[in-house]
Amino acid sequence: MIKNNMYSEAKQTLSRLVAEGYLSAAEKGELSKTEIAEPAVEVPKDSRFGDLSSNFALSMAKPLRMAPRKIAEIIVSNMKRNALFSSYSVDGPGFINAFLGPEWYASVLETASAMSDRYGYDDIGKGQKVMVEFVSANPTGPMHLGNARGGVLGDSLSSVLERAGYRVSREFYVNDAGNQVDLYGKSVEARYIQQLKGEDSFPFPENGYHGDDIKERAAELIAEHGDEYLNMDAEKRQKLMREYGIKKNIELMRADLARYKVEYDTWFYESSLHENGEVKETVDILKKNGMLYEKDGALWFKGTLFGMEKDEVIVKSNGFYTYYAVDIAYHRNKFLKRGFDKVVDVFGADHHGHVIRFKAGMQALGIDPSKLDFVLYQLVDLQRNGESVRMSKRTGKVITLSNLLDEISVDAVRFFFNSRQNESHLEFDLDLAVKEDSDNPVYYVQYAHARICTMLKKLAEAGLFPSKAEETDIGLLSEQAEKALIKQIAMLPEEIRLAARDYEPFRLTRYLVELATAFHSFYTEVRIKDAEEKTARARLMLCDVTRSVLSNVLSMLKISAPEQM
RNA sequence: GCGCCCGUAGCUCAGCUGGAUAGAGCGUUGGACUCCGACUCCAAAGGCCGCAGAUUCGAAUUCUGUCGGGCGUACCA
Repeated sequence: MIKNNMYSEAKQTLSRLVAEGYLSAAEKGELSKTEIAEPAVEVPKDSRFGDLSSNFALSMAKPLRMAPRKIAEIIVSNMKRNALFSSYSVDGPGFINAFLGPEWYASVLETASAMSDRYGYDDIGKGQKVMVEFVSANPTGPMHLGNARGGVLGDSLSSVLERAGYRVSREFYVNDAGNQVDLYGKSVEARYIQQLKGEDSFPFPENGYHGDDIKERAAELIAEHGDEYLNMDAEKRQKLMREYGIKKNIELMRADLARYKVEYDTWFYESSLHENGEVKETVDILKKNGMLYEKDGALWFKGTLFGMEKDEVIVKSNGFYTYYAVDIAYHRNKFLKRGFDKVVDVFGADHHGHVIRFKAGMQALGIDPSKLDFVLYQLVDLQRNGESVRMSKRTGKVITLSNLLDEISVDAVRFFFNSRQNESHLEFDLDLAVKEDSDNPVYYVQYAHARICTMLKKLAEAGLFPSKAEETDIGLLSEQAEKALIKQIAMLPEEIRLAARDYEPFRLTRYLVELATAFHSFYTEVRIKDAEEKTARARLMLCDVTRSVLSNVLSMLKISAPEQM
């Protein structure tokens, strides 16, 4: 057990003290005896009501048939003192509130300082193997803005899960087989011939891909091979073009993602599932399990058995597998062939239909569907000149990832795409993003870090250094702004725990802003240089711990922590 | 039609398993640098939490209905 979650510890302690206070009062006959649940403890919104609060007395009003405030007063008078808390009080309708004491503040700073970059780690993952699959864009063209959000989200989520004690593998699933890929090959072929023999020489496939990138691929092929494919057998030519284009696109995607600091452990190819027979193997098992039946010449999956609205085709009447069949085989591979304990699929919300379908597939194979989780994020609403820009990959109207990075920094993109709840629509105002000024909170957070760095440096030149955590007299840090900053530092482990539990890495960008705010307030209200030396050094130590936490979380999110700006 | 997601301040969004006077940023208004970085801070104004019921001592939060927006509902992926 990694012990660095001081808030959690204080909450548990208070919960225990309240329960014991009740039992003691019940023993003495001051309150009637009854079964009790573990008292809930939370951090009140308004710090005037203390640092921690329990609504236990309110919830006991009914069973005890007594005014909640009265119950609270009796419990508090029976509660033992504890070193973590300086005092208890009863407020409002009957909340039991506790104020954190010097010992708690000291332990926060000592822990954060001693653990340094490891501060905030948790072990709720217990070393389980978890795969996070994200982006998985079709390799039929460049990635767009939606992929950027998915990329940042999946990557940040992976980092959060690592901090929470999981062994994480990042995976990109490459759809390099099937209809869309064939169509892509034909599109390149058409452009190739058109570029050599004129626009009207060859019909462009219906529903083909119109993006400029297709023309670029064709031009590359001409540059390298001239017209040598012109008289080739069409099927063979399409295969060549397809393979060339897909390979090239994957290289481009890999490079684009790398610019965003997204690196994968595995690029998993759909085609490999066909080649090694796993798709057939999976379908055979489904058949053997009695999950399939024949109708209209196709093979159907009994999805309705698992809560799906209707059954789905697994093998088409032309003998080809549907994507659904391949998806089931792929997820079977994740669990059974590679032994992941947990799999998280990060999808755009337009894929939400996959949730029940994939889970149904797992159930039909006898795999516990609760091991498969989904993170759905709403697509990005791109705004330009105050209007939504509609995008379509097939018509070639896209803002690509690399376009985006040409305009704004990686730091801003990573921060921005990770600053909204997954299922909220994310409005991306291009005009605002392009401005690249301090409207973006990433600069606010980075400024806090830079400010501390230069201050530490400047004061060190004047011979003033931070005191060591264990030598710091915490009593010297008693200003409101100082306590608020320490409390914010103490929140990190809890934020990481919740971000991992709920798959919400955006919590950490929000946390960074709150921490920076607490620091900036502290900086404005509390002087260091002019203070008495021991106090000054204690305050510097607090600054140094703040710097360390800022840099720690920024690096976890792969956002730079500049020492000066 | 059916299913999923979202409706909170002028705008963009928080609000944890129900709790105290619903918060933040931007914007607006007014203040704060002879000072360790003003890319900062402090304060004010601004809300029938889409609407209507229900449960509860207590609802932005749970349930039902309803209106508005997005998405899905192919032998496409």
